[in-house]
Amino acid sequence: MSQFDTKTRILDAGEHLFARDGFHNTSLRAITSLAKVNLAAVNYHFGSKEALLQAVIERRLLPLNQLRKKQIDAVLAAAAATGAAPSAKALLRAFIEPTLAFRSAGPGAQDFIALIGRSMSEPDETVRNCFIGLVLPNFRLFFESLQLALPQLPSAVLMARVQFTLGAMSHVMCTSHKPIINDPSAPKPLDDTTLIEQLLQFVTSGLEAPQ
Amino acid sequence: MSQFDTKTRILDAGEHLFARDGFHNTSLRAITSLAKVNLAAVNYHFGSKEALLQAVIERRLLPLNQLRKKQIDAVLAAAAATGAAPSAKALLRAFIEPTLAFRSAGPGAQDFIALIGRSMSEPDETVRNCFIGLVLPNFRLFFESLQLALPQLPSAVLMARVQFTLGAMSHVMCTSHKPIINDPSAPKPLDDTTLIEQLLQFVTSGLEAPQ
DNA sequence: GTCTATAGATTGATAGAC
DNA sequence: GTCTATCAATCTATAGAC
Repeated sequence: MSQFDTKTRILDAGEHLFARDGFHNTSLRAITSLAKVNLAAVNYHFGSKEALLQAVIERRLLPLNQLRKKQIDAVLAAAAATGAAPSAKALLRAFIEPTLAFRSAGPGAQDFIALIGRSMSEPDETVRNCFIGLVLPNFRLFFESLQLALPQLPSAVLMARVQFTLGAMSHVMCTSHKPIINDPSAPKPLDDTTLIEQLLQFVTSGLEAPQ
Repeated sequence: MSQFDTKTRILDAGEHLFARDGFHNTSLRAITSLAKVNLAAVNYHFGSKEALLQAVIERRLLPLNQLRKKQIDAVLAAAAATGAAPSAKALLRAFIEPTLAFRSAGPGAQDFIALIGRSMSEPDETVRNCFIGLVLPNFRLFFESLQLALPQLPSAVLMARVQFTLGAMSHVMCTSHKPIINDPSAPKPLDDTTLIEQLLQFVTSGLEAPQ
């Protein structure tokens, strides 16, 4: 029953509307109306609008982070077993694939991915911190692992290239099957699986580029 | 005198606050107070808050688009003169460099670049269209030129890779000298010139990657 | 836990004097 | 063109009945 209780319905509605309209452009009234619950229910169950956003993000990001960590650890362990350095592409896959593949988990998941894709460039600091605080440990592990894979790159250069990677990734996350620049003369977009492989190929080549 | 008149002061203040806090999180009162003009002046000179945003974007984006078009045309003309295809890197430079180098034009320009960098993933459609409508012709020219440079890529693949490029670019634009993920243990960021060269190297390698 | 009712603040926009 | 004053709508949050 939990998927039909008040708290979950609020989380689902918040996820959808925050993703579609942005945090500041979404009112509690719109959320409670979509969730078919009373206006006061948000403050009763979550305390405030901002705490609701935090709950929306945590619900899915905590498991996602665990999965990413597990996959990165697996790549590191496999490399350590052979004594070789981990491959950059395997690390990129461990970081990127769980995130983007998660979109297929359903329409709510798709909303969520768009929401956190946009959180990276969110102007409001309190909103951005809701997301960054949860991702930072994961990101540190990812960056340190990449240093093992690409030891020849100065760390400032590697960091810049990782930021380019995050940018490409978050841009894809924001666009749920529709390109940001929606030109009628544009070619038909790739399916999600192909898109992920293309992204991996793109950022691997970029990260491994000569200086 | 025009740089101290009411209209310009409103444009400057709007540019700064829209970039820093986002459109929906910026009030007309905040703008007129920063600009030291009367509250009613915005509606008198621009008609509405949204029309002000449009004016803020147009003021700098129209010249920037002209510059980008000129540089892309120059690359195409040079290639046509030798009978060879244009190089992907030269086209990328023509599209990216004017935008990012424009940050050095001053603090207002820096705000502006962050503002349009975020416009790509702006949730609100009316806000996003303020920006996309102005960029689309420029983008079409860019994409069609790249098809000449990389004729072996299916256009859907090229479009995906160009979207990755836009993502990396807009991410850099959003972060004015401070990385989105601001980790105290992170290396010191690169200076702007080096950053642009690194971005060009990254996206060129990504675009030219084998399939 | 859920509801109504409302407080208290802020918003974009405008009317009308000067 | 600039100002004051204000309208009407919206917002988050809460108090208190049930």
